[in-house]
Amino acid sequence: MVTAASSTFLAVRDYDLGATLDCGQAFRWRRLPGPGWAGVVAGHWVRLCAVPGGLEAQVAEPVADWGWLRHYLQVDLDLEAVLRTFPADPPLQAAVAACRGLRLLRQDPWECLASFILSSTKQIVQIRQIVELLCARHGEPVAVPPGAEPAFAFPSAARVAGLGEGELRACKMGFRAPHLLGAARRVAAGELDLGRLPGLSLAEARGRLMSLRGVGDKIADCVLLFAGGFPGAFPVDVWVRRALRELYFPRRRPSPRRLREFADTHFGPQAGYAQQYLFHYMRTHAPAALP
DNA sequence: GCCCAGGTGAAGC
DNA sequence: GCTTCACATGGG
Repeated sequence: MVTAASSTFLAVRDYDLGATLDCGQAFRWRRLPGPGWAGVVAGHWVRLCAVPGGLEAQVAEPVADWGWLRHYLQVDLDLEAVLRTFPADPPLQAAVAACRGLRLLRQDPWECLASFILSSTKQIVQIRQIVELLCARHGEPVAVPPGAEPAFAFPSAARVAGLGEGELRACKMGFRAPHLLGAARRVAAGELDLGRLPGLSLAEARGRLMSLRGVGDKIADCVLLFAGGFPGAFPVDVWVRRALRELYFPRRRPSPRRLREFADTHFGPQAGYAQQYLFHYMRTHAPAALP
């Protein structure tokens, strides 16, 4: 007999909660005035706090099974084993040293796809604003504890598919509105089954996502890395491009193709993890401090 | 005002 | 193949 509870302790080593929730892979976590973070995972309002030896999690309504949260947070992943697969080059080792405990989450594929469709040429703060607006206006309310701010689930593909482009543009997403609408329709109609992506090869899965208008290789790789369980997916955005150029190709002008080839061959089987360390390192450390 | 932002797709060499 | 540009919108 399993007892339902509204809080639990997740034992885990090497988990930098702040870096993980705030490194630009997910957009719905908010730092609370007190300790911890609040967000919505799988339809549950969740509060997370870093505590000695692990994480403390709280939900609004008791649950008997915490598997969904363990999976999302990837607390059972052996981070040391991942880091051991990295090449021993100085730039990457510097990034790892600076960002120890940074983890990749395992997000819901639709939320991840939709969020990154909305991310193109937007700063992370603005992506958060757009996503929050979309959720507040079109997501289902979820239960929150007394005193907490209202919270909403991420609107389903079917829900978004039923909206008009004007309603989406009203969420400040600009030219991305038709891209999101098109993706929602394809997913809601079952033409693109995001749940089946993990069964495909990386190239096949990438191709399926890139058949959506507004989804190129960068956004496709974000979805595959952050939600699809493809550790070899390697999103190349402005920050990572800058990192690769400055750290690995100083005073040269590698073509996009050359950069892509380097990204896909240099970093090993967990290249996507390496990418996130480089990304976070570039964003949180002044360029002058780079090795 | 100007430049840039976790890009993409089309058009031009 | 590579470079340039439009596409909305807001922050610095």
